[in-house]
Parts: sequence; C-alpha cells; structure tokens
Amino acid sequence: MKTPGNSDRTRERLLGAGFHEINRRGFQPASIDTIVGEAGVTKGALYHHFASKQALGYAVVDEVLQAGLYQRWLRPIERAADPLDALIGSVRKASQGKVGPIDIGCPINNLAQEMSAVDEGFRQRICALYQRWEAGVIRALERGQMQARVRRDVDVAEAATFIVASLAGALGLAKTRKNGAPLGACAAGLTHYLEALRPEGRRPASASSRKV
Amino acid sequence: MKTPGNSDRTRERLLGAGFHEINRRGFQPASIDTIVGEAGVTKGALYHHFASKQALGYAVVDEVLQAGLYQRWLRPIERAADPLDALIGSVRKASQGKVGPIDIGCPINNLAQEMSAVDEGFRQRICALYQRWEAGVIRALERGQMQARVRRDVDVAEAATFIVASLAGALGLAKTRKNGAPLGACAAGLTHYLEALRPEGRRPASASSRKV
Amino acid sequence: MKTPGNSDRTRERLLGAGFHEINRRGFQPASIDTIVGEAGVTKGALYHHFASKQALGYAVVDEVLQAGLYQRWLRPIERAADPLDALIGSVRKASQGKVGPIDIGCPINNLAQEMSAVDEGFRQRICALYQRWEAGVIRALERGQMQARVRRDVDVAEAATFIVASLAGALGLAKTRKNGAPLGACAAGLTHYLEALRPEGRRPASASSRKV
Amino acid sequence: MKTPGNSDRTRERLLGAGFHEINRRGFQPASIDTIVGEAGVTKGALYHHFASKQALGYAVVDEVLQAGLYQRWLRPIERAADPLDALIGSVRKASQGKVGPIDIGCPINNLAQEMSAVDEGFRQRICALYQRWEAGVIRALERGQMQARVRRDVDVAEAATFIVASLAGALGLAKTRKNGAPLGACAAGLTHYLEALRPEGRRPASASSRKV
DNA sequence: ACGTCCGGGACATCCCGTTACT
DNA sequence: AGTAACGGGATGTCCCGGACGT
Repeated sequence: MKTPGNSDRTRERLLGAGFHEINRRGFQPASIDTIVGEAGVTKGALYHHFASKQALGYAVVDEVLQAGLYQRWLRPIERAADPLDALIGSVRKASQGKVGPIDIGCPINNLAQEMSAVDEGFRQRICALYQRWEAGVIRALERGQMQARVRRDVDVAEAATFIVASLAGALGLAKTRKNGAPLGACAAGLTHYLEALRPEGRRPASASSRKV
Repeated sequence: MKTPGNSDRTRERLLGAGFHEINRRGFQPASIDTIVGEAGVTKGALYHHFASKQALGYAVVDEVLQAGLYQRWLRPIERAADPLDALIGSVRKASQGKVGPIDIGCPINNLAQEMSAVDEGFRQRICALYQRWEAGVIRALERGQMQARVRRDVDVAEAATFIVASLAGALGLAKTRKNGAPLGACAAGLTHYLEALRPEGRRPASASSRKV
Repeated sequence: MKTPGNSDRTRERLLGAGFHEINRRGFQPASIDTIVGEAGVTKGALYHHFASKQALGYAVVDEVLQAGLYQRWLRPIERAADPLDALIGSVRKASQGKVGPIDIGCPINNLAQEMSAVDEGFRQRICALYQRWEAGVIRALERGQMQARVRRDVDVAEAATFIVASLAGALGLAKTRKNGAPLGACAAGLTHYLEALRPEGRRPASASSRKV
Repeated sequence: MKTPGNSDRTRERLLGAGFHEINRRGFQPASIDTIVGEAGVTKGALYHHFASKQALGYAVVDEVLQAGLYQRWLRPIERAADPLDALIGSVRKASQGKVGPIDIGCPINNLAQEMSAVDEGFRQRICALYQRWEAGVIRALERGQMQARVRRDVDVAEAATFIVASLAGALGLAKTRKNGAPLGACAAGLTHYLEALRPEGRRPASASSRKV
C-alpha cells in the first residue's frame, strides 16, 4: 500500500476528490475530512502531497480545471474545419447534456466568483485560465477571418472576451435554473452575434426570416 | 438608548453588514460574529430579527440585492426613450466606474455560483432575481420592437436571457480581471448583437466599416 | 448556569485550571481540552473569556503568578520586624514544605525558562514579576540597613538580584531533585552571604564555629 | 554518497540539530520535522539512529549537554591554580559574553524546568548532570580548603549546591532579562559569599570598604 | 543507512445558536 | 429590543512514528 508507485495515484485521487468537493460546495466550505474520505486516504496523506488546503486548491485549478477547460471548450474548436460552427456546436451540446448537478455550471466561474476577491493566488490562476480560454477563441476567430467568415476589421480580442463572458454567464444561469435553456439562448445569441461580424455579402438572407 | 423605532434601524444595519460580508467572503464563510460586529450590535439582536444565518441571507437576497438590481440595471432602462441605448449605456457606465473591489462584480452572480447547488431556498430566490432582470430586458426589447429598432420575429425571451447571461459573465470576468475591460467588450459585443436583431433596412452601413 | 454572576467564577476556574496545567506540563504542551475539562466548562466558555491560549497564559502570569509571588515571598518580608530573618525563614519554610510535585519548584522560573526566548509577551510579563520580587527584597535590605544589619555601602539592587537568582535556582534544583535539600542549602548559603554584608562589629563570632 | 562512516556524521548532525531546536523551543514543542530539516536528513535517518523523539532527547542530554557543561563550567576550575577565582572568573566571563539569544541562558536549567515533572528519564539524567556540576564545585572548594582559602568546617556539598543554584538561577534571570547583568550580580554575590567562608585572618579588610 | 509515503490522532481555533436576564 | 455567557461541534493543521523500498 505504501509503495512509492502509489504516490501519483494517491495524488490524483486527492485532486479528483478535491475538485469534486470544491465544485459542489465551493472552496472555502469544502471540508478536508470529506475530501480525504472521498479519496479513500487519510489527512496524513493529503498533507504529504499538499502543504495546505490552499495548495490543494491551487493544484486543482492548475491541473484539473485547466484540463477540463481544454477538453470541453478548447479542443473542439482547435482543429475544426469551421471553428465558429464548432464553437456554437459546443455550446449547443452543453445545452443538451445531462442536467446533472455536476455536468452543469462552470467550475471556473464558480471559483472565480468565490475566490477572486478573497485570495490573490486563486485570482491569478483563474485569470490565467480565462486568458487561455480567450486565446483559444481568438485563434478560432482568426481562422474564421482567413475563411472569410469574419470581417478583417473585427477586434478579435474584444470579441473573444465577449464570447467567453456570455458563455460563462450562460453556464452560471444554467446552474441556477437547473436546466440547459440559458445555454441554448446563448448558442442562438452567439449565432446572431457572429452574423453581425460577417462580411457584407456573406450575411445569409435566410437568417432574417427564421424565427430565432 | 432603547428608543422605539430603533428596531427597524437595527434590522437594516444587520442587513447592510450582512450584505457587505456576504459580498466580500461569500455566504458560507461569512461570520455571524463579524456581521454583528460590523453592525455594532450583538448576536442576541441578530437572532431577534432573523431566525438563522440562512434567514438573514434570504432577507439580503430579497431586499438588498433586489433593490440593487433595480437601481443599477432595471431603472435605467425602464423609462428611457431608447431602451436599447440605455442598456448599452448602463454597461458602459459600469465599465468605467470606480474599480474598487466592491463596485465591481455582481453580487447576484456571486451568490448564484456559491449557493445554487447548496441551498434550494437561495437558488429559488436568485432565480426569481434573474427572472426579474430578464423581464426588464424583455420589456426593453419589446419597446424596441415598437420603435422598429428590433425585428418583430425575434424571440425576446431568449434574447433577454442571452443579454443577461453576457452581462453577468462580463461582470464576473471584470471581478477576476480587476478592471472594467470585459464590460467594455460586453458593451461592444451587445451593440453588435443588437445590430443583427434590427430590421433589414435599419442596419446602419456605417457600423460595418467601423473598427470595433 | 448561564447567569451573568457566574461569569467571574468561570473565569477564575479557567485561570486556576490553566495555572495548574501550565505548571504541570508547561505552557506550550498544556492542552486546552485538559484545561477546560479540569475547569468543568467547555471550549466555548474559554474562548468567550480569553481570545486565545496565549491570552489565557498572559492572564495566568499577570494574575495567578503575581498573587502567588506576593503571598509566598513578598508578604512575609513586607512588615516583618527583621526582614532578613524573615527572608531566610521563608526559604527554610519552603525547604520543609510538602514535597508534592506542585508545592515544589517555582512556577515563575518554569515559565521563564520555557517562554522567554519564544514569546516576547511572556518574557516581558515574567520580567516584570522578577522585578517586583527584587523590589521587595530591595526594600527588605534597605530596612536591614536602617537596622544596622546591612552595611550602608552595599549595592542593594545587585544584592537583591543575587538573592532572587539563588532562590529561583534553588527552587529549580529542588524540583529536579524532588526534595527540599537545595532550598536548605540556599537558606544556609544566604545566611552566610548576608553575614558578609554586615557591618564589621556585628559579625557574630559564633557563626564561624558552627558547622554549616 | 552513502560512503561508510557517514553514519556517525549523520548521528552528530541530528544531535546538533536536536540540541538547537530543544534549546530554542523546548523539548516538547520541538518538531521532529524541523530537526531533520535542519540536519539535512530525513525522518528515516533519524529513526534509524534513535528509537524515538525521547531517545534523541536523552542522547542530547547525555552527550551534548554534558560536553557543554564540562567545557563551560567544569574544565575552567579543574586545574586552575586558584579554583575559587577561576569559578568567579567563569561567571564574569559569561556575564560579558555575547548577549545572543543562544549564548545566554542555561540549556540544562531550561530542560530541567520543562521536563523534570513530566518525564522521569529526563529528570534522572538532568539530576546526574547537576551532580556532576556540584561534584566539580566540591572539588574546587576542597582545593580551596587545602589552600587555606576556605574554612575547614564548611559543608562543601551544601556550599556547592548553593553555588550551582545561584549560577543556574542567574543564568535563567539573564535569559529573561536579555542581558548579562544578573550574572554580574551573581559573580559579586558569590565573591561576598566566599568571603564569609574564609578563615578569620584571611578576610580582606579592603573588601568591606569597597563599594560592591 | 536512509528516503518516501502515509496512518491515526491530537491540537488550537472558530462558529452558530440558545438560554437566562434586563 | 437587546445583552452576555456558554454549549456542542467542526475546521484546518501538524505531528510522531512505522511500513516499505533501495
């Protein structure tokens, strides 16, 4: 049980349980006892791997949230033939996903609201996460520009901020509403928004006659 | 000292201190002792006015947050000649406001992220708040339709959800970033978005040539 | 049980139990649980009266140790007809006292050795205690000078420091030895020492022929 | 790296770090983790050399404190031409030494106060140390008797106890006061004390006219 | 001879809410 | 309406020592 090879596994179990608890209750109310119980280890093990609850929280942001962000939002638009459609598609998929209490909501947004004003280390790490997110969206928009689906004069950084903000906001609303409808509204809204960013000629006439 | 009528003042001091602490630390980590200390009363007084910490939190949502929402986001668009411009104006004003740690961020969003999955009573109250917000935006959009600034076939409820989501998201981003830039991006984004909602003829040609 | 009148009694029970535990184990190893158990109250009560374990420790020094010092060492020499004899008498009495684990040893010295280098607040308080002790001895020596039992040219402050140091040291030795013999040796030693402080003529010839 | 012969060096590093920590914080609050950190080894190494924290403490007393006692207090009076002057000289030297937080104070006294009533093994070891100390002083007094500087009828064991007690007490006071003055007072006091132990004729007339 | 991982348990602190009292 | 004393319990942290591997 105490073989050195188990070390990494223990660490990951703790990260997983930590992420789960932080996501369910928030970081501050998250109980160390619950986390170690869920991970199936003792507090001695936790404090061997992490210097403090804060350090565990930081590691959750740096490793778990980062990986989740990439998996769920960045990878789908990374190599898609049409990055803008892929973006909208991700949102639509999220809106139809299981409405379980965990699948819904945005862990990054949760932590951001709770910890930004309380702990500078968290704030910086979450900031970095948002920037990674925006960077991914920026790349998607730039590829859209190359495909002539987005006007060249669009401030892609600003647009990316708006897109990420509306996504985070919709995920938050969905969590409170307990259903995916806000994400659907967000997908529709972003579709309209991107429409306004298209070159003149490519604005589809059909869109204006569809009920949205 | 115990003049009659002090009761209401005590209650409001408690609500104020409660709002302040909840906004600073979150509801769960907020300490009753700190709240009563800030309000300048003792715990007995608090528990005379509120049955529990939870009841105080509910009252903060129902009274303080509701009033703040109206003041900051609903009233400006209520009787404005051009409700859509008033909406964008509010966002722009928020983006330029003092970047103090309290002025920034959205108390509703904070509580929503923290408490939605934890306490059903909070969730419902915050839901009601969001619905009031959306209702106000819906009325603005409907008046926009009457002014022929918004197409008749637009699903105003869905649009309102999108607008509120992007606002809440941008306020959250601004809190994490510690500056109002995301709100600026949101204002710009919403401007573009509303543009796509306008009737064909009224789409300003100048907008498409402006750097945004 | 929760009447306001009980407040002082609870506080004193805590001080008593705190003194007891600090004296038995030392301040740092003293357990809050043991203290409250011995006092028959709960931790809530303790932290209502004292902000921290440190604050309790400070109060023990300021109140309990101070009172004990006065009772055991200062009052006996305060109004004695012959202050020097009273001083020696106190030491002799201590050397014959019950050799229980508590009666022996010097609580002040205990705390001094443990905490002087660790906590500045303790150091200052213990310093003040020692100074009170020396002040009492100084007054005794000055009265000895007026009674022509001590030479006028003796540096009474220095002598008082030496006397207090030898007392504290002997009490410490007695604690380690688990018997009062070191105090007897101290009484004998101080007798000799004071002899050397007497005016020429008053040096008793008999003393030099006694086995000491 | 694991050259043979490193074992002893590791042991001594642990003893050194153990002594340092015990002297700084006391034995009970001393942290094994801090000790091994300071020694630059890991806990595995410590528990290979010592069965427990207690065993390390015992070894510190038996080896480090014993050596320090000999070096600082016993050797100077062992072969001195005039052992009594050498004794006083040692005290005076200590009173003028660097007033660093470590140079001052008496490690034996520290441990004695903390552990005598708590751990019988410590008590016995410290007792043995004190007895070694007294034995050294006894030999010095006996040589003083042979040099006719001390009366033959003096109880040298009792006198040695008094001298050691006053030394330990003065060292303790010096630690609390954070300066060497108590040691100066002790040197002066012991000078007077030894004066009273001299044979009649050898009592220097000059001493009684000096301001002391 | 010594490093790593981790178990079991104690520690000081804080917190919410109640009771007796004014 | 408001206060002070206090109960019962949970929290994050740390700590000693042992099991295991090299």
